[in-house]
Amino acid sequence: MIGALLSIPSFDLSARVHHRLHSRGFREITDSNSTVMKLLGPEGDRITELANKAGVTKQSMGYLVERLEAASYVERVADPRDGRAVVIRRTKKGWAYNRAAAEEVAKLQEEWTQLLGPAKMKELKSLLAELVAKLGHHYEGSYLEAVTRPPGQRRGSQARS
Amino acid sequence: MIGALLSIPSFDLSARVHHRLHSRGFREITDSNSTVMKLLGPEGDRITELANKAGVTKQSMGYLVERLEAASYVERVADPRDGRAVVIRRTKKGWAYNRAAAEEVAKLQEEWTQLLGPAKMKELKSLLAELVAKLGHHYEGSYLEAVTRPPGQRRGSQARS
DNA sequence: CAGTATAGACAGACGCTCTTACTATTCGGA
DNA sequence: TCCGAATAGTAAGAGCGTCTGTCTATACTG
Repeated sequence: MIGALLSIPSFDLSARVHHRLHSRGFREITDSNSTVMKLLGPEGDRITELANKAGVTKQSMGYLVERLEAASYVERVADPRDGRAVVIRRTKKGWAYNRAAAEEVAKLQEEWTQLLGPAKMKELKSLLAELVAKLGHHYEGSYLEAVTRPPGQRRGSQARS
Repeated sequence: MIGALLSIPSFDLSARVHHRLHSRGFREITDSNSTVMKLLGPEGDRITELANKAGVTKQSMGYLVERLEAASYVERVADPRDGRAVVIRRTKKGWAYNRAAAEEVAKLQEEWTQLLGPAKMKELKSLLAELVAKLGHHYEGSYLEAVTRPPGQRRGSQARS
């Protein structure tokens, strides 16, 4: 049952990360909110862009952004290039959340590497990457690679893989 | 990003299966409903058992079962051994749904095998199975193996893997 | 038989999603 | 330049699925 073999570790990972981030004080973040925080680009995005990335309507994304704004993870900035548009950007707290999430994912991945051994772990990731590529998904970097730094800073060693 | 590498194919698979089943006429089944149909044992289960398997409250499971009953996928039968309890069992339509779901999953899995090649596919499943085992999950057979036959019938060749 | 535990239902709340409808702004062609 | 079409976003209302708290009926146990 390939479905369960994929969904069990996938669920396990996100549940554990969510739990650890909750313990670290990021209490307001729900599953849907965390998706927005993953998808939000380093320079911010418009509601419509976020809605497209997440595959939901503008209205649904508006609701999520409203919640994230109320909890001070993001802020709305008027787009100077378009009077209709609003740019959603991470606040300091939003960046702290993303860094913490990347840390916890890295820790969990290390635990999995200990369970399987480095060779098998590498092989597993390689096979999954090939499968994802052949399934034709073309996600922007923001989804396959964690966003942990504001624009203008060099992309350093971590947050890779 | 191991999370995305797992969640993308996992989501892809369930979205496609859901879409195909919808096309085949099983229109009332939502994601939560499909989870119940996966978890429900061949001889039926009580609300409380289902709630435990799914990791939700009795009340939430009661709601889902109510919907499935209204759409004729399951029926409620008084439990002769316990006057408080009710056994939830698949109807004919419920069995048809499970068989159709197993068929579609098998087709998709075949497509993936064509994409990766049989050797890599086998290796991927083996690695995932090892990971799931080492993560300490002990799901009942009903979750890792599709339920497609009423009790009393021999478990035949398909629905395996 | 009395007290406790269990199975399930009821009520209310909230999170997230959708559809329909609307306003404000921008763009593009005559 | 200006008018119509497209786009960004908001508003209102509905439905699903989840939770907590509360309740009844039945079963188990000392």
